[in-house]
Amino acid sequence: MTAFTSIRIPPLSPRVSASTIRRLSHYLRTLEELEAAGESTISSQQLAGRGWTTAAQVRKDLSHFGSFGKRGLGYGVAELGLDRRWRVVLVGAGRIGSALFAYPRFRERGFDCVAVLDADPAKVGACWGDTRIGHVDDLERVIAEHDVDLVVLAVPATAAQDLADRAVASGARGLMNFAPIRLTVPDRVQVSDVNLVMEMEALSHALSRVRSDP
Amino acid sequence: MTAFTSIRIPPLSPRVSASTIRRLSHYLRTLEELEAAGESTISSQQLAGRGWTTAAQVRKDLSHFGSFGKRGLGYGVAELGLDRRWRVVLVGAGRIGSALFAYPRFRERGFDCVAVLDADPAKVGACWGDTRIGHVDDLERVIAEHDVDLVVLAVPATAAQDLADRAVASGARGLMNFAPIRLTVPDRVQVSDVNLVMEMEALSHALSRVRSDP
DNA sequence: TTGTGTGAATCCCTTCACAGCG
DNA sequence: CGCTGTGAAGGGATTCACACAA
Repeated sequence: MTAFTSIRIPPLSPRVSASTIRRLSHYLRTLEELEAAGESTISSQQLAGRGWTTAAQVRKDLSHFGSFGKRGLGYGVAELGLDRRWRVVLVGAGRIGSALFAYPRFRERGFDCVAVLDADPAKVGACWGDTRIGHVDDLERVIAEHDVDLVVLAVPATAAQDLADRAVASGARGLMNFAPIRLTVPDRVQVSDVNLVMEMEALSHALSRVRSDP
Repeated sequence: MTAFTSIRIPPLSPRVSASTIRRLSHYLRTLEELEAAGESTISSQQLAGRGWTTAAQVRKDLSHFGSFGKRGLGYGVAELGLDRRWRVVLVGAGRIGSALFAYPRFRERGFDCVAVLDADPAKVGACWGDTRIGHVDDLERVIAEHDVDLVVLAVPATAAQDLADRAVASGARGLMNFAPIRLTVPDRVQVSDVNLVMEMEALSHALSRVRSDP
């Protein structure tokens, strides 16, 4: 077991900012690359990468989890819950669902899709690789049986809230929501909204305020 | 022409925060809904929606663009570059590309896909609806001919930087990048990174620091 | 000497509170 | 009177700067 590509996070560490959490992802990828390149120590400078963030930011981020850097040397071996795997149910076997399902990096990154569900009878029963698409009526059973952590909702907006309620009631702790609506969930449940149209609009609005000096 | 679902943004307004820009998207959706419901005035409270943000935030956000609210009444008619349409080239006719292409909301929201390109000879020539998939070698020509604003890169990481360079050199002003790498581009070019694995990791890391009181 | 760890300073965004206009 | 527009206050996150450990 390689302890290299990991950073140990105490299970109940002090509340850490969302931005820090999101940067961890990048640090891990960078660690993997450098490990593959045979490096045994890594400076905050390297971890920051070119442009992603700054060395100071890296040190600040990592300092939230303890101090496992070696002064004058850099970071050597660290441990994170990367060995941890997450059980995921994908609800919605449409285009977005299939794109996610087919993306190998998800499995590499510790996300195991234990089931794919859909409401469309025409899709139920079809197979994606070894995975047979089930009916969304089975959501509760699947979540309970596989002790699912995360539910991905790649479904129409009209169905999303109802499915979210059912997923939460069955024990899901995190939702990734592709529907363009704001889900209402208990505080203990984490929701990650992915709204590509909104991203696109933000991008275009940003464009409209870029000076195109003549 | 309905001027209702719009907020006029001066072409060269003072630098506005990214968070504000992203919220505009939501305001516009809300405006549309209320317009459909026959309302003619809208309060900041309504614009905020249930939980998205606060009334004060809405007023602050909109105040960046001028003051077109009516005190004691709310907001009536406003104008934004929503009538503006954006010309988009989609590079990469894989699963993510097809999911984006098929999503009707993009067109509704002002994004016109003027071409779909791919490097795979097996895909070139196929048709998605009325759109024939072209070869990625035509990128420069397509961008120039259609005066493209935005380029969506739904391609493997290994191809992304090269395509970004070519797109920028040909006049693209904004890139939406689905590849899990950091693109290097001139300052004037806006990049919006969409990294679903990173979102998923952020979600799961957030989970691991939620107390599951025993 | 190098590069971490961290208080202090800074910057930016959000929230508050209220003056003022319709 | 209701609701906007905005200065001021507040809270976080990022950046700076440097003591200190290897």
